[in-house]
Amino acid sequence: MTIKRAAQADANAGVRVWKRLVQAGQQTMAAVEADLKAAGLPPLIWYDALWELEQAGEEGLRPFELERAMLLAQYNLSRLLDRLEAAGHVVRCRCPGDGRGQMIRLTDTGRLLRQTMWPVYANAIHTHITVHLNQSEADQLADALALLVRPRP
Amino acid sequence: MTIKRAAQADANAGVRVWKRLVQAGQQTMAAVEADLKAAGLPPLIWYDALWELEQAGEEGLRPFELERAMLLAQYNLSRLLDRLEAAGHVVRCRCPGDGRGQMIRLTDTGRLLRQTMWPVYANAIHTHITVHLNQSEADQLADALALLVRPRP
DNA sequence: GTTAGATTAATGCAATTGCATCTATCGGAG
DNA sequence: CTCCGATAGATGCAATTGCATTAATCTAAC
Repeated sequence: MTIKRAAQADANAGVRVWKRLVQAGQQTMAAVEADLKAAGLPPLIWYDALWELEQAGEEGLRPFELERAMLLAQYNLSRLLDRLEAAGHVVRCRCPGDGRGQMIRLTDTGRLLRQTMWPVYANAIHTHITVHLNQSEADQLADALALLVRPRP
Repeated sequence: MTIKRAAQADANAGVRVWKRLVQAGQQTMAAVEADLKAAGLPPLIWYDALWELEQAGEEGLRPFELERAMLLAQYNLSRLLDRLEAAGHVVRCRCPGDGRGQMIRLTDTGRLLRQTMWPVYANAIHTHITVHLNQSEADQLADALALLVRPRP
């Protein structure tokens, strides 16, 4: 009985974490997206892609690499790249050594867009996350969330 | 300078929290949805709606109440109700006392669906959340996440 | 070097979401 | 009572996402 009660308490704690994780995640995500939109900027996912590409440097990245870095479905990334390319932020280049693939490279416009987005993005994170936590709360929360993040395979 | 460094450390901590919050949120959400789908069940949002309606009891709920409870856009809820109604899990009734509105009520089928979904849902929460945390980690995480959840207006 | 199977990326089509607008009703000011 | 702004909910249309499949190329076994 003691064991059963303990398991029950544990399950309840898990459910509480789940509910708040979902709620906090949705709310903050929505708030950050709203701030970007209010500033006339494209959605977060554009930023993520531009950021990964900027990190990758001159040669760019293969789509499947971006796909993994961004935890995005293949078809989904393919279409995100369509949009980024149409907007001139990215170019698809032939991939030397693999005729199936391509290299995705950031353009100057793309680099500029990322730089333009960052202050707004940073400010949004500040408003919707940072202000609500002191240093030790933030550290604890980050550590605790890390327990839930699946290790990369 | 000390002040500036402290603010910087704080900002970094906020960004770390943000990144992990998004990642943990997305990963666990996707995993839970995948478990439901693998069991041949409808998505989480259906569960949420059915649950709120079950809590509400016989009279049901006004759409705008559900909207607030679920943090869902109006048009979005309207269409979710279309689908739930089409599937027979919900009925839209005339609203006594307000000719603009309606009462949404759960049907027996709807109640049954929620009951069917719960074990799968609970198991998913267990697999993707509970197992990764001990009791005190779970409590701390839940408390820390609560700091980010906006108080209801 | 041929061929079977795996990997990379795109795409047609359906479902969902977002946006703007619309209709109907309500509630209070005059 | 009548009018006006506010509230409840639906809906047309565009953008995005999900699913299944496809085409092209690569790799390794024969």
